[in-house]
Amino acid sequence: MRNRPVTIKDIARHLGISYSTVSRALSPRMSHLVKEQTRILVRQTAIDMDYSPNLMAQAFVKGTAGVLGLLTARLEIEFTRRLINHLVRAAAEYGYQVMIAAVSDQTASSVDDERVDRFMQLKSRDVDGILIQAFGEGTGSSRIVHAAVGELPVATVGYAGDGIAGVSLNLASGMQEVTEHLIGLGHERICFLGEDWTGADGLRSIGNGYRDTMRRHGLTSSVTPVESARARSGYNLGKALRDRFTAFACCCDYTALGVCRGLIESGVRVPDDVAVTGFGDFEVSAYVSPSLTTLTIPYEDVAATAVRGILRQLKDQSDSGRSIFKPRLTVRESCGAG
Amino acid sequence: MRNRPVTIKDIARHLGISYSTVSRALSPRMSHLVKEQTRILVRQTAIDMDYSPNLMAQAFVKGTAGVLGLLTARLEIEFTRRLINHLVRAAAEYGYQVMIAAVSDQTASSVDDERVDRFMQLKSRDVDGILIQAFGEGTGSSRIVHAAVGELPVATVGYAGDGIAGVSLNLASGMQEVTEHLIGLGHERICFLGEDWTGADGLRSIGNGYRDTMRRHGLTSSVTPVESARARSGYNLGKALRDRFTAFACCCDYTALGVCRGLIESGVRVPDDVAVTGFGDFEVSAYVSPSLTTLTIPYEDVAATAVRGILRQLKDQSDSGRSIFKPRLTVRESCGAG
DNA sequence: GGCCGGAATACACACGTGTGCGTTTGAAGA
DNA sequence: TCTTCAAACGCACACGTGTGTATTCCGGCC
Repeated sequence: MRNRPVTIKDIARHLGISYSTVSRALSPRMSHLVKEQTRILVRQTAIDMDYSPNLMAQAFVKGTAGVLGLLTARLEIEFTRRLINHLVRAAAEYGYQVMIAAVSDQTASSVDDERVDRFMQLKSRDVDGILIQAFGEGTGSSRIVHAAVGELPVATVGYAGDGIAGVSLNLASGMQEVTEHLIGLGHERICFLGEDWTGADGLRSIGNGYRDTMRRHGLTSSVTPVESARARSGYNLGKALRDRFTAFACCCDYTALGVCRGLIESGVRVPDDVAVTGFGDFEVSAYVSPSLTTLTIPYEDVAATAVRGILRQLKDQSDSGRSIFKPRLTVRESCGAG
Repeated sequence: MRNRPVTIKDIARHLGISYSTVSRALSPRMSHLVKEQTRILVRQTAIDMDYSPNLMAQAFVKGTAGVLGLLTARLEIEFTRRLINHLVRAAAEYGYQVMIAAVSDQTASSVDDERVDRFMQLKSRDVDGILIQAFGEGTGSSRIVHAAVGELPVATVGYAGDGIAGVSLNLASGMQEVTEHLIGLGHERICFLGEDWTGADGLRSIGNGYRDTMRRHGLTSSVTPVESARARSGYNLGKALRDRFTAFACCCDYTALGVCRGLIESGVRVPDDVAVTGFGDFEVSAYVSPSLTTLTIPYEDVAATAVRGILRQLKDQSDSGRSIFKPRLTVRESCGAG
């Protein structure tokens, strides 16, 4: 039923030449060793015979597959999905495909083990490099990252590593900007709602970006952790905390929208009574009512930089260092200043 | 720098036995041919020597890779991303990884060619099967689907094929339900806002689900195409069409949210003056204000069914047929009935 | 002790491609 | 004509694994 695909041997037999000549004629790097006339003949015959190279065999013999692995735990949060979009496109530009390995979205050390397993899966598949998307060290990313370094080109996105190549977001500086903005609007009882994602490369953590700013203005901090950066978490917390704060700075746009909803259902007006800010600038954030004040992330640059980092490591073994991107404050209605 | 990985030959040499014995000892299917004592010894040694099988070589010799390809054009719309999440998880349950091949999100025939290219890329990589996510025939999905059938197990998600295996959403019945609901609330000037995605397996198209229902109630239809199912499209159209309709039935939640925003900025109240409904039930749709009346899609079932469809084809060559899922109407505030 | 049989293992080849190295070819120069 | 040299090509091996077939081993039986 599934007929055998044509190989270079078929072409060689058909032309009465050796298959190594065919191989060279078709290979860009080796084709100069073949007479131009033969090269043209071989290539034309390849087309005529509907030959397509067995990339699996090429990958096998070359030890490289043209595939980047993406290791992620947070497949259901918008940030990750958005990143995937741009990672796939960035990789495609350089002729690479992206293979996704997802670990379940649980905390604690079970994830750590699972992550290592998946990493092994990717590694033994001769993935050329691995993109690791991870925020908190708490989720156990550090072990896997350190296991990977030295074995494979690795680029992390968001992870705070000791000199590990990748892309970091300066979360603290973003959160500082948000906090300053809220304080500038006269708020004093400001709640930070989110996980305290670690900073990168000695950068302060997102929570410290908030805490330091509060302290500098002589205000008391209040950090409320969320179990997961989803709308539902925000919704519940918005209801529960409605009277205690005049502003909520959230770690995720969806959480922020949930908070808004929770507040509104409790009879609190946003932004008239309480201000809310998010993080990520997702597609809908500009179109909801009130539109969301948030931190905009340069997703496309982040993704492209991470991919290029891996490719550079592949090419000249050089460490590509860390690039740091700064989220940009986008002021809209939900903070009361729009 | 990157030290050579351990192979079964290393194990064989280390134990002084032939590597075929090692191969069999480690293979679940062949291990009964090897003495239990040897098997245990080999396996323990494999662990001790930190052996991990070269999946690429296995894939090469077996002609199967444990990888499913996902071909999609709409990487930036929420529906696709959500599907990816569940497809990856469903595939992982059966030990498969998912490789993404994205084609750019343009219409017309250039996409068609690109799609074929990407398909070839996946095919020559010995992907075991291909998931094709596509809605409209207009985007040129049909050519690629037909090129694929017979060569590889294929499951389409959303595509209307002639007996091609896969998963369909009964878009028309969903849209009919929405339209009936709006008519039941007293609306007569209802606008359908979206692409007219084709129905599956002789099912009516989503547009016809709307048109037929309108006709049955003696109302005149009005279909306004959107260039892309994004919030921005809805926003512009909401502003432009604010006076002409009392209800907008949209093809996508984000489009619907954009419409709401456009209307509100024009001084139109939702749902008091105008009703709006969406499609997809995305994460935020329950938490925005007004919360969105929409059609809920069983993403998880859809993904799992598509994956199982491919695996069944792989196993016994049998066509797995089409499964049809029906979106479920979720009534919230934006239609005025919440 | 020789024979038989089955279990356990070794040998050898295959998969499709890349590539080092030796061989052929052809032409130019002495 | 012979040498030289480079270009062009073929041979053979390698990559790591699976698997059909041959071989060895070992115990039991006549």
